Amino acid sequence: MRIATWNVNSVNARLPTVLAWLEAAQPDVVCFQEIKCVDEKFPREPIEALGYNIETHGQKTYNGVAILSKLPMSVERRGLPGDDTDEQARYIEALIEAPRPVRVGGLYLPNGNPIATEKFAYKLAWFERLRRHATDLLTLEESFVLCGDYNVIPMPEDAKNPTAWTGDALFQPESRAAFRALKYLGLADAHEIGNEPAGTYTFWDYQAGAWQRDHGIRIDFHLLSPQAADRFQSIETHRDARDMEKPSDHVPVVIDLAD
DNA sequence: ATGGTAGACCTTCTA
Repeated sequence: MRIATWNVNSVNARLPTVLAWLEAAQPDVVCFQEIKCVDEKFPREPIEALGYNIETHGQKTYNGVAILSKLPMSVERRGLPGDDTDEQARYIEALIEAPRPVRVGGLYLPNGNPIATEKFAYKLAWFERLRRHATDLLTLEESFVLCGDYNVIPMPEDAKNPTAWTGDALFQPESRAAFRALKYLGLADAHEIGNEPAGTYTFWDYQAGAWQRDHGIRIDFHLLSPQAADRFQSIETHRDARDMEKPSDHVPVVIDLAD
């Protein structure tokens, strides 16, 4: 089963690019982040025409996540548990139906900038809610994948110029500690078990020629439960997508699990 | 010293 994550930065602005990539990469399951539209504005027809079932958790203007699947799926939740007052659409989870099913959670973790504001507190609180939810999922002892835009630079080697990020929410010690607390519940980062080389980035800012200078960071991950890690086969980071027409500032990351 | 770009949408916010 091929499972992709991609922060598309508006699915409607990116539609031709998204369709071209789906046709070329042929993922079975795709988690989109920052679809930036309400459910009714999601471009269902052209994506369904490629053979995908679609589940969305949209929001006007900002955020918004979706799961596409060529296999049958059932939505388990829209929104992350732990705060009923949270109105931001950043999490969707589905069970992918297959002889060996996989639970897939697609997430768009808050950016958290600027760090001296409530936005950073929201980021850390969201991280803690995700950690608690992952703790609950682990008790099921099943294959699951939590993938998406984690908005965290885990280690200095995950940035071309780590010192450029010292004042940024993505590289704060608290953000990195929150990511470790999640991962060290017993999850595997596909980037690590797939032995991807240092310098495998997933995001380059639109500004200041970041792409041309390879001023990138790795912030889009697949975290795997032990049962999913046992099925892990390979990982590909689709760097070429950053050179497409009207690119997203993120590129897709794709993993293969044994069926 | 604090730019530079992109998207939604209406003027500024978010990233």
